[in-house]
Amino acid sequence: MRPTTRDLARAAGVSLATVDRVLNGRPNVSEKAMRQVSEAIERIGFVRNLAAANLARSTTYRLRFILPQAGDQYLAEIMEEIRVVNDALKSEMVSAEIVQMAIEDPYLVASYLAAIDPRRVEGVAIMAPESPQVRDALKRLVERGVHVVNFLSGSQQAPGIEFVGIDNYAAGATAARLVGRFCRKERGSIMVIAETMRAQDSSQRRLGFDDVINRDFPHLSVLPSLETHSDMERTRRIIARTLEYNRDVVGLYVLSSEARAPISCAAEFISLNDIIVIAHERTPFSVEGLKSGAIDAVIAQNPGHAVRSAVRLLRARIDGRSVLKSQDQLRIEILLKDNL
Amino acid sequence: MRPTTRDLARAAGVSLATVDRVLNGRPNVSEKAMRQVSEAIERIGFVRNLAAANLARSTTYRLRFILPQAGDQYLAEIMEEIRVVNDALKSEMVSAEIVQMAIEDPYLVASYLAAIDPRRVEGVAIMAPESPQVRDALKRLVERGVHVVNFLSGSQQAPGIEFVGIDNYAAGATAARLVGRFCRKERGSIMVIAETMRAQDSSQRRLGFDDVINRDFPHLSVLPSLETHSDMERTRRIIARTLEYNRDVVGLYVLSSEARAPISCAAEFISLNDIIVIAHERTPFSVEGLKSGAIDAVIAQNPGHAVRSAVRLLRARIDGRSVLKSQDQLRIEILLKDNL
DNA sequence: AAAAAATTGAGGTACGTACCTCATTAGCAG
DNA sequence: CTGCTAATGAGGTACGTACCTCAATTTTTT
Repeated sequence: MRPTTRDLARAAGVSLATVDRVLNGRPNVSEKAMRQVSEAIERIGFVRNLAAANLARSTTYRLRFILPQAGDQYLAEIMEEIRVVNDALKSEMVSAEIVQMAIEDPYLVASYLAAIDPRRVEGVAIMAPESPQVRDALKRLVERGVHVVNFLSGSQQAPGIEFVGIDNYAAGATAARLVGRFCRKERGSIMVIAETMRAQDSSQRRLGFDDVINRDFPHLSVLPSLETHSDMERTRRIIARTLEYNRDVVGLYVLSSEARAPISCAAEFISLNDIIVIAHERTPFSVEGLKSGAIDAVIAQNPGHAVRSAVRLLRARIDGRSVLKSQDQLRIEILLKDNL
Repeated sequence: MRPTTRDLARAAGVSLATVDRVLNGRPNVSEKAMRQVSEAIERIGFVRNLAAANLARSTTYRLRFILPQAGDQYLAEIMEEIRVVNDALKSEMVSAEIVQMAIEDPYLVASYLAAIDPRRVEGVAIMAPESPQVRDALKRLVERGVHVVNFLSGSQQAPGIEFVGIDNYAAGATAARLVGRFCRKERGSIMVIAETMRAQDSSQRRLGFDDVINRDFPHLSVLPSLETHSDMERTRRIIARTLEYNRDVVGLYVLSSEARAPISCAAEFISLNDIIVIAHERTPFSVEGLKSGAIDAVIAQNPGHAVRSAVRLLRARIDGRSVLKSQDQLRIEILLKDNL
């Protein structure tokens, strides 16, 4: 059988109480006792039984996902995945609540974060653009003992706050490589559309996209980014104008995670089958586009993986464990019509 | 607080013993009691605390991965991932042992399976080609109460035995789509190399590959599959001969998971930068090839995901739980130099 | 109506760890 | 040496569920 704390105490030549003091970092333990226990742990290969430990201290993992209010299909997918995880992990004392708010308002978000009660919430996953207000509020939240991850957006490396998501520079570079290799025309320009370039993810993607096109596909040129601001009328207008002034458009790259509106608009003015179209995220719309040939490739970060990754990370932090970093490295997926 | 079995008993108006009988499917329970308990479960939202349950019945998850002896880098990656999982899940009573054997010998494998003691092993993940002997041995193993998954190979739908791995037909189709779209030449033929076409995964991939090329890229033609049988000399010889008789080769597709030998051989006779090269699985070799440009794309099934998926599946079966099917759907990953 | 069988309840112990109290001992300063 | 504090041990309870026994009750069969 596996060694228990009792076996460990015997092997270390100390009492159960001392083992407990060492294992849980309680005060009043001599150097010597500490050494004896650590040595015995190695020697007999003791591993704490997490289930029993959590049972004893009746740990709960009450997590909260803070998400935007606005959003189309991709946001819906994410929320669905959160609900699935919430159901599936009930028996392991995990609950994952969703809270939606006007995430673009830093003051609102910061005040919400300030009001979180550490006795009622152990972990927070937040999908918010970076801003000084939010950054500070998160820092204070961490200080109050709540674990936090930046979820698919925000800073990739804030101190004490982990990031779950893909490398957006690399995602843009991948999109560029696909455009370049798929494109059969010798010359031409590529239209780029985003919701707003103020979001870090979009600007990172654009950077990666430009770098690869300029370096490896110099015969192609990239047009200035068009910003839709989620406004259909505006979107239609700027696309029409861009196509009018650029007769040599051979590709379309949609930076944002919600591609439905911009691609639908573009389809009104140009035949998507004649140009290379690359979008982000798997949604009912993008899947349909891949199948029909309107979209040539989709760069995706799996929302299910992302959600589970965030939950795993927060759970590990709450347990004071470290995590398998490899598992939580989100992959940049490339979807074609054949590998849906 | 969360309702416990005690609360459930009170809510159902029965004793704790009866609740236990219902929850654990023990005999001697009246229809009525059963109904009362089920109804109360719904009403108060009772969810069994898995940690406590497993503690009480002192469940262990002793898993065994049965792998081939032969194999190059991909097999090494898989074994490394198994070791990582083994370490990481020690505290959750999971152990994952690796056993290697001459997996191509159905009689050997079958006799090994027959000798497995159900009291010492709860689950088995096996990476073996399908054969009547192995199929029967697995069936008997399941009957003896051991849970089994086919791991990255074998039948995709045997009764009572789950499959963890990608859809190989779709993987081949994806490879074909990439070759077709990457290829700038108007006409040409594609060389296909496998270790052996008797393995189901290879033949499935070939099928998918042919279907897409024939349907969507009729200007390309696919040469008959070359079989290396893991023999370097033979590999070199057949590649040389094929290239000699087919001056119009524009692409190379390596079906097997270990691409190092065939691609190295091919490089001796043709400049890989001039043709489209597609391989399977992420290995140090294939990553290097992507970076250098020798390989244009890699179709991969993430070994870490595969291992964890198999472990999750087996654990769930041992607990008598159902699993989130979406999570264990292995993705067909496409790797370019930018999204490694 | 009696006997047999099925159902139910009461009460206990166990799993491995956390955390508490209290008594005792060791070590050290004055 | 005394007094004080730090260190240690002994022993307990708790967490929520599983699983056991045995007696009491109800239902079914004869």
